[in-house]
Amino acid sequence: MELDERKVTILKAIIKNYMETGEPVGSRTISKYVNSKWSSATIRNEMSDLEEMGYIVQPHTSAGRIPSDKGYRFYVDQILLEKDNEVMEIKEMMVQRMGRLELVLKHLAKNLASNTNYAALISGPQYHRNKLKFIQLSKVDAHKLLIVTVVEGNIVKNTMVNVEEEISGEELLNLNILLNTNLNGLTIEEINLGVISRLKEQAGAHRQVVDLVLSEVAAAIKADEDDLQIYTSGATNIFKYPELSDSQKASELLSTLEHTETLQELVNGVNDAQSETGIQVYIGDESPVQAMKDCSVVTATYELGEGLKGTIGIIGPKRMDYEKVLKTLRTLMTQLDATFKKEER
Amino acid sequence: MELDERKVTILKAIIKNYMETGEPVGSRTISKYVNSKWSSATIRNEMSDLEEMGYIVQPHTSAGRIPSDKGYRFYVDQILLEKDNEVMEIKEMMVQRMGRLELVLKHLAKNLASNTNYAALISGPQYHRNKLKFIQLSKVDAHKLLIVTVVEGNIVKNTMVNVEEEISGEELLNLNILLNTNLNGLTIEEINLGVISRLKEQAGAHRQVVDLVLSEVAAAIKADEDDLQIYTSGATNIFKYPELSDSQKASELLSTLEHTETLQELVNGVNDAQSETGIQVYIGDESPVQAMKDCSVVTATYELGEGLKGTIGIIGPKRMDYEKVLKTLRTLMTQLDATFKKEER
DNA sequence: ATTAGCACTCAACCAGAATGAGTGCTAACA
DNA sequence: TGTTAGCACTCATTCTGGTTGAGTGCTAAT
Repeated sequence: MELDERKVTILKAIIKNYMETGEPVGSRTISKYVNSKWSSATIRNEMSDLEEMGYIVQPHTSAGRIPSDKGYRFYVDQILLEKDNEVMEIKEMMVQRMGRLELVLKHLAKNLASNTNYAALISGPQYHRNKLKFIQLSKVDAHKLLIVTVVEGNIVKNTMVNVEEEISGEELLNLNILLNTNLNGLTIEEINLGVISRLKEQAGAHRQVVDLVLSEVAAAIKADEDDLQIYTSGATNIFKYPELSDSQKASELLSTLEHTETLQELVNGVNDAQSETGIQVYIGDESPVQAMKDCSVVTATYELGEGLKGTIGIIGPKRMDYEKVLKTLRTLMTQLDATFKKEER
Repeated sequence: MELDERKVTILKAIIKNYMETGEPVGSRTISKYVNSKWSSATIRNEMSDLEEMGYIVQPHTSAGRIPSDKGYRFYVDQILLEKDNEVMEIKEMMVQRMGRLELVLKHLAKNLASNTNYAALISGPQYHRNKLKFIQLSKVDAHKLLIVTVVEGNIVKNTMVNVEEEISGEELLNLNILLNTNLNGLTIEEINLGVISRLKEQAGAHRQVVDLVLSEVAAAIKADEDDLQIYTSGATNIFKYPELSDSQKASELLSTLEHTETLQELVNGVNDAQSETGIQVYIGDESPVQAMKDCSVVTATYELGEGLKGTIGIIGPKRMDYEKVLKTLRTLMTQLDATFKKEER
């Protein structure tokens, strides 16, 4: 059997209608929906075919039909083909420059969630190469040293350490010069024993301080790698969709959204399966995370330049408004790109 | 009427039993529960009295009784009096030194939630006086300047700015000295026009840079004040308590836990109403946040020295295990104090 | 003062009937 | 031959009324 034009029209009508109501849709409804060109009986015949082909299913014998995962997949693929580049007007979603990246991401997640009415997820950039760009030691107290580390991508990390011996301003200046001339441009892996012993040699009296600084820098970068920042927002939006909000499912889904490790898996999964557009749609079981098998997940990858990548995700019911979500994500990606490219100059 | 000893025994039995089961408890149950010293009929009479006095209520005519808010209040006050300082053994809750405060707090919230099976909330320290302790400008790129600001309490903030003109190392050194000698020890409010114009005068050619730096510093501190860090964890634990987990209530409560502004109100409310022990119990309507009127909220205030205070909160059903929660919080506070006192040295 | 006994209440549960949305099939029609 | 009207059938949902059982309040006996 083949998907002729009428079947496609009917399938689309079913999906559209189901997206609006969330209820199984019957033949009469569709007959009215589509300019009443065909009677309900005709529609019934076509629906029977569509069911046989696996695009729609019946929750029980005497109910209407709802789209199957295959049906949604067809629908989404159609949208993806259309590629309308019309830029959507997003309410208040302008990506403004606001201090720390962390805040931008939080803010963004919030806006995404409230714009779409689904749950939103944003992961911060993932570093892989972590080249040191700059180190600065400063004396804050008599016995407190502040270590500021800047790695490629202009990510800044601070660490505060206590030192036994007091260090004079001049000594500190020398240490700073020493550290920067020796370490700049190296990745964390490249700072091996050879480099370290050479450094210590030159440090003279303050080799313990050098030791301390190096281990703290390594620890700070490592800690950041382990604890990938992931922000979620609008998780409670799922209560707006009855098919997800019974206690059992809601609890499971919300737990998953609280559980950073699982989300990290999701993000990793996304990174493995790159599409050329950077946007990926997972319907039901296609999702890399088991707990989301009753949802759809749409993800986009954004780039901060220098190979730093992060992931944005929208999690909603299978009957989510794919068109809107896809448009929103595309627009957002463009804006992010523009912002960060400008930023970098 | 007076609360004689028998009434107290029965009231406690009712509350204990209800805390375990979550079901209304009847006279026969209590009669068996309390060494069968009294028959169910006697219990019934006493219960009738207790109801009249407002300690317990009947959800409907032919059901058992459940504690009223007043009943819980009585029970909690009893526990608070007992003041057992027995240190509880908390699984894996050792407050280890782990890099950034942010991570410690997240980690702590997670542990609290999984230890108690309620929702946990931790707010980071709140600054009020924000005295500048230290400013450091560093050149990262030809046109990129990194501003590191340390305020009292050793809180570090970073800001990256783009500058038009290139600045030499020597000039930067001078600027650093200039900024530090003029600004250290001042609060953000004390940096007024007078100070600024004096600074600019001395800055000479680079007065634009000074301008930029000042406004960025102010913005960074302000941003941090606005966006108080609050971490929640275990929000989905509320699904473990049927009386909270119907769609309606769960949705409302979870939304509230997602909504930082409301949580901030909660934290502020707590700070206003300090008890001497630093621990506060809100039962039902007593809570400063309307959405939590079906829950109980237990809060504790911790201190990081220098007057920096944060709040820890546990949110659970009214029938939460107050004894356990109170013990846990007391222990945690002790540990936190110990850790941070040691830290500071 | 305590308790046994009894009548009464009421949520929860269950079974059966009515309802109605929706289907599949068949026969008639253009 | 494709389309449609009609009809019997299915089945989730809703409503009804009856039953059960936990629990109470009252009264009378101890």
